[in-house]
Amino acid sequence: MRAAAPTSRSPRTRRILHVDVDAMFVQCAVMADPARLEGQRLILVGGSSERRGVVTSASYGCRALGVRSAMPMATAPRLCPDAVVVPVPRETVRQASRPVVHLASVDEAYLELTGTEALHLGEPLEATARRIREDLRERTRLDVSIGGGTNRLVAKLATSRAKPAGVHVVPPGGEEAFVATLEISDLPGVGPVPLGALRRRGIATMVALRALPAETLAVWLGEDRAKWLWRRCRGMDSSPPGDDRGARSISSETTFSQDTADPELLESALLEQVVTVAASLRRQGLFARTLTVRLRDADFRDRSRSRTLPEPIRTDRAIYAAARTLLDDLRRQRSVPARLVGVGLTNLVSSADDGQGVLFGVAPPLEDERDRRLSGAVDEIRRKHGEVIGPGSVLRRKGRHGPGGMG
DNA sequence: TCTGGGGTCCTAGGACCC
DNA sequence: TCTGGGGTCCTAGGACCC
Repeated sequence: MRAAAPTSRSPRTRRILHVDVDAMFVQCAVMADPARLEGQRLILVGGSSERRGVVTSASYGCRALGVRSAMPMATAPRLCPDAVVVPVPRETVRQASRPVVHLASVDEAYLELTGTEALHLGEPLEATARRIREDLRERTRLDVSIGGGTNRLVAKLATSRAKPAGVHVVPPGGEEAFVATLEISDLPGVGPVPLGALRRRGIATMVALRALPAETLAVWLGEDRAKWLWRRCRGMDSSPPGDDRGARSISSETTFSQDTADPELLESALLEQVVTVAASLRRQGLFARTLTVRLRDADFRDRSRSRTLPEPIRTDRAIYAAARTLLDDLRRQRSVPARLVGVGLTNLVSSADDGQGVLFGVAPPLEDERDRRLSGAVDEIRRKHGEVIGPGSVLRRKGRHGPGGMG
């Protein structure tokens, strides 16, 4: 077979690989403490309160016994009594995921190899995938699985076929036949809600789903959703392989070890989340225009308040000031004990001038130079010495918001 | 002894503008 | 002087993914 020369035929057959680390958190936990954890059944638990946590990941041995991610820790260990329960080793995960291209999440990435045929001297995609797998294992000590195909969807689905520690490439033209072998629930983006809606109408298999006319699907799910699913269940996907848009949102939340209605506790938790997201915002060189405060009530009802500000902000003080009023609103609306409090930033922009335009003289700025210098200094100290400054020491600046006087 | 935390994207209604 | 139809932004909520 000749090495494929670049052709002018369009569209060119795309060559996409999806690389996914097998049980990433489990592998990292073992790396962090091999003497204790090597060869053990492991349950990784997430959350600030282990008691109220859920399963983040589990070793294949536990999965075989029915342990699934997002399962409450109240039930998971019963399925697998000999499992060792460990918290997610965040630092090891961070370190280990660094060498891997960090596109889709901490443990998966898409590689666009379209147009690299000549570079790889006509090497089949499957052989390229195997080389990458071996190379990654050597450099990171992590086992990965790789799926390949002509689009992202098929490549990702092929990865689950490849697991664990394997390679599976779907040949061009084989997309429909490959997807036909899967369950509807295997399609990413199809969760319990649409699954239930289909099931109630007697559609339980991929074959049955595909036999449906597009019009019927549109009546059931709505035009947009139907179009999307119609293409997905045929293995069609034209989304670009990777987009380098920056972060769309930054958020931090915490679940209390006990539900609380104590205003001071709520406020100090809010402050902690504000300091966390604000530092992350500045680290990424961004400003935020929209702020959201979220409460999960003791009865598991989620409520949120958000506000879009007339100008982008990035300092702890300005963000906390806005967050406080949103929290107060939420508490006034319903004052039952809270289970969780969180803060989110959206509408992220790269400059303080990217707002809607502020009318001159109408209001003092939400944050001034002094606030920004203060936040910058805190970041600098943190960078050098770690978390030595607790939240609060810098925020209790009382009084006017503006620079004081209109000049 | 229920139900984490980091995200993305979508929807639906209202305000507001043309 | 009983009323239209876009488009965009904002807010609240929710589905889903890893």
